[in-house]
Amino acid sequence: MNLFADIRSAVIEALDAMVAAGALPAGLDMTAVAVEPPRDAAHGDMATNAAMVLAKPAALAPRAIAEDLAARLAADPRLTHAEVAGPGFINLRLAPSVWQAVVQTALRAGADFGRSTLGQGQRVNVEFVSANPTGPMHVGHTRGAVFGDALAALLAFSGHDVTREYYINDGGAQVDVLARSAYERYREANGLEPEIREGLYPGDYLIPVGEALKAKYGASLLDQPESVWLEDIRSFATEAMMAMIRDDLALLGVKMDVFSSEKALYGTGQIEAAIETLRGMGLIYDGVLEPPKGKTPEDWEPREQTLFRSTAHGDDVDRPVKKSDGSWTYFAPDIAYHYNKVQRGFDALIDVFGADHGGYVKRMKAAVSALSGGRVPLDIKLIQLVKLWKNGAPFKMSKRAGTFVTLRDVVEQAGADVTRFVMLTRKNDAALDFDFDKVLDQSKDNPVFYVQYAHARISSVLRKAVEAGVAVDDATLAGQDLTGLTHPAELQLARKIAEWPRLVEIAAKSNEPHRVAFYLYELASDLHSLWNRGNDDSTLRFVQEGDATTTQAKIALARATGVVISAGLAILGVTPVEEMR
RNA sequence: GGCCCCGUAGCUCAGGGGAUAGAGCGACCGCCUCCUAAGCGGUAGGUCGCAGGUUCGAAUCCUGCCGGGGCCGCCA
Repeated sequence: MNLFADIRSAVIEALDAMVAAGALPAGLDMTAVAVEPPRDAAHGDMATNAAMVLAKPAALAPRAIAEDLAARLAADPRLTHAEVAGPGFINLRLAPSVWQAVVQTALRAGADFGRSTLGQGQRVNVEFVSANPTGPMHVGHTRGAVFGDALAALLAFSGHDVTREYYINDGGAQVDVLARSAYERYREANGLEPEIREGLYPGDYLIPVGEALKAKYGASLLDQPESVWLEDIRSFATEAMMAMIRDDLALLGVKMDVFSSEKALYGTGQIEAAIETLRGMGLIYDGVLEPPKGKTPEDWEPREQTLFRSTAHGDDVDRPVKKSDGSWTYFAPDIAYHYNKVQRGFDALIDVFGADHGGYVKRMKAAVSALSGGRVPLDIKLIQLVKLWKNGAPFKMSKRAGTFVTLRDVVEQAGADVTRFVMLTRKNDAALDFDFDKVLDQSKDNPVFYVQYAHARISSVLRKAVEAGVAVDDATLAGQDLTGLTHPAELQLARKIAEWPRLVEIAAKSNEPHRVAFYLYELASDLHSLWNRGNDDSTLRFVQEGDATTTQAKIALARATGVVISAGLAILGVTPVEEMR
């Protein structure tokens, strides 16, 4: 399915033949042999570095290896040229029939074109969002949600068994604050003046929670001490917040497989068990940390704490798991939670965190490394800030001023498709500008519409063909003779389609779904380019009046492009449009 | 002070150790009697922050420095 991998196999076979013929020594490590698209298209369709990589271990001149290898490769019917160039590259040019066959492959595979078994069914847990259940999701969570969901889809497409998981931080002090805030709204619902003291959550979103509490408890909790109502209201409010967050996620089209509760770890011995497991490895001890160098906090005083020897697994300092009063730090349940994920049998873990959690990466990796005996890799993807722009100026957010922008605000203004695509137009670790004016702009300046427009144009020619009485169902197109597709612009588009399976593999290996968005932009560009050539050269139009056979061949190419665009958009969670009028 | 991320064209950013480093925007010059011009073609624009190192080969890997951002025991 991956043409680059196919040709690489041919290169390896030719190298093996050279070994058999005594032209190369036996036992060479060929893992570094690559077949890639050259940076400069003038160099051909593909290039291999085999001669340069093998020159040293074989103790031969790169050009000597290259000449021999190129001669052998030239015998492959798929290759029209195999030439030595530069310091020892072999530039390969593929026969048009190869590219034409790719179009047919794409049409036959449909939405599965590019799907691979790379992951070999490995069970991967992608934990993302995990927003505190204390309020609605804001724009920063949105990027993490889109990223995590697209990454999960990408990994699933690449043959992994993926679990999307949300960790509910419902065990810490912040949910007590939520409960107290909700209690004030409950008092308000009963006609009393709420006291939203400093440190409580002032948001309006708790007003309906207060009313719901009144409906449930009437006036029975008024003037009662906190000890009476805290636990009940906390769980009530937390559930209400999670319901809201689920709604927010649904707006974006994100569906979690598992919600895990921090609170559920307490009182069940899971935290203790995780810590004891570490203790059994000699990684837990009581000690006093050094103060941070340079900037010692004013109130610093040495205190004995229970520490995790994370330095044994790559961290810079050991980390406390218990506060000086003996209660757990937030890190302890995190350890237990990750231990839980390891015990559930995942082969790999991925955490998607906000960039402000960058300081926890090493300790979390240390914990997973220790608790899994190094068996389970943990990759932590940090999501950088989203800077909002509106009317040409940065949009300042402030929780206190009530101007922070929620996920709902963004999706209601921009739409889920636009929001998702734009959020993936940057690497996860680069800051992203989200400009409310630009994301809705319907021009080529907006990558979302550029890609959608390409898909719409493809749908348009399909409709035109049907109007002209030409059969353009996928089965007909896939069986079509495509030998007429020989124009450079047509072959260029076919080449781009051929890159899709390889792109998916690269993106999946690096956990970088943004690569899909960039690829789709390039693919759309090649489609638009070919389309416009039809203006100057009418033989390049997809619909050829009075020539059903040629029309079908050209539309096969267009349709294959559409198949890849919709497959790519599906990974990003974006719906392809059929028309844009 | 330590750790993490970033530094690539005027701007916003791609770029898995490969050749003469790319795209979009902005600038300039062109293209609709015709499948959607919501688009396309072309020109100009670079010491890939700096200096070393590894390598046949470095924007890419390593070290040090410079600049920007983030984080740094008893908040999650």
